[in-house]
Amino acid sequence: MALRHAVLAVLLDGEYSGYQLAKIFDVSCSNFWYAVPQQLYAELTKLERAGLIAGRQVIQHDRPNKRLFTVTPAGLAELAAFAAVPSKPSSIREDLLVMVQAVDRLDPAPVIAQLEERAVIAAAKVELFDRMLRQLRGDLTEETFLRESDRIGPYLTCLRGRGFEQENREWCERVAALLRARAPVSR
Amino acid sequence: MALRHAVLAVLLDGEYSGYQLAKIFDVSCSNFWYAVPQQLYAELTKLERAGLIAGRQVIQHDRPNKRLFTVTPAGLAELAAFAAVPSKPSSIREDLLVMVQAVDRLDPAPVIAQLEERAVIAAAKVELFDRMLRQLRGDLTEETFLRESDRIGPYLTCLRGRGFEQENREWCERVAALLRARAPVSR
DNA sequence: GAACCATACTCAATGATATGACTATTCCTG
DNA sequence: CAGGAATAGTCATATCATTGAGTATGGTTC
Repeated sequence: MALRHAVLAVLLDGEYSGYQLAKIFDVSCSNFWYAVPQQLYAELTKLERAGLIAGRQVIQHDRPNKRLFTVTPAGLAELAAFAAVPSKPSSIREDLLVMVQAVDRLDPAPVIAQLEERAVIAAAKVELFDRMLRQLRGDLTEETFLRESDRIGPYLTCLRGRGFEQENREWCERVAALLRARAPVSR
Repeated sequence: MALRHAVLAVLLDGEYSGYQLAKIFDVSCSNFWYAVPQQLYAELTKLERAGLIAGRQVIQHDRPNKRLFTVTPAGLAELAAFAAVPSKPSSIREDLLVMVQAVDRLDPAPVIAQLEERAVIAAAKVELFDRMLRQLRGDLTEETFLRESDRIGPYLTCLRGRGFEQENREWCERVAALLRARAPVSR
């Protein structure tokens, strides 16, 4: 019952179709959750049946029709109930970390390659998050925005995503350099 | 096929029983994976059937007998193959972030409470990881240890876990303070 | 000596997530 | 006008993860 609340939380920002949600969950909002389209369509169906969101058909002539969804009062209540019960912390679950754990007993070359690649990906995500943050706060300073705006949730989760990726990048770079220095490999 | 490799990676450090593994995966090694005992016992059974680990019975008189497992050459090869194929990055998946995303439309009080509680938990984990790191490197400096030891994998993943929890803690504290300042609540 | 805790492990059921293969429509490009 | 990309969505399945309830033994504590 977790994707459920993530979908509700995103739909607070406006009406979206399953397809639009899929894009949000794929690229931008990986700052707090990730899901593939199939999961989202299935979840939207369930949420609508439960009365937590309401969909309306939009007829389009230049492309296939779509259904836009909004959170109902019952949906908001569900979110409030969700926020009221203490949540359990979730830890990191990353294949790359498993590889590093075992790296002393393996050929380090492919692990180093993956670390370096991951550092680049993380750096790109940091930049993406920076752009999103700038866009969200407009021409206000961060301090002013966070004090005065009435929609800071997405900004705050984006900050967390940025911190995570920054930390990730630094670690990947450090570990890659270290492993390279220990066992010099070609390429 | 991910817990599978996490188990193999941990078993590189020595012989463990399912029960010991359960403790490792529960407390300390949350730096790169987490699993409950039932998952581990099931995975150990599968790994043994696949010939990737070998178990041996240990008869005990002061407590129930146990089975200790070690990685076989086939298991090491499996790990090497795992490390050779590029892995996909995994993102954060955290209920607390979902709550923060929605916080503008909810009563902030329970969210603030959870953020503050989480900051304390994260701080405790940072300290735990610091103790683990000190224990792993003995009386060497970090630099020397990382240059010269022949078992740095656990240290490196522990560093990542520490970074994650430190970042987590700072973010929780900042967001909690911010939300408190915006909507002063009792308690 | 009853209750409880730590060790050591198992079974069953459900729910969540991931993967792959599909159907349609329209626009744009070559 | 053929092919591909973007939009919009569906179906089926397999694996993974979570939850809850059990079994059994021995040691410790009140």
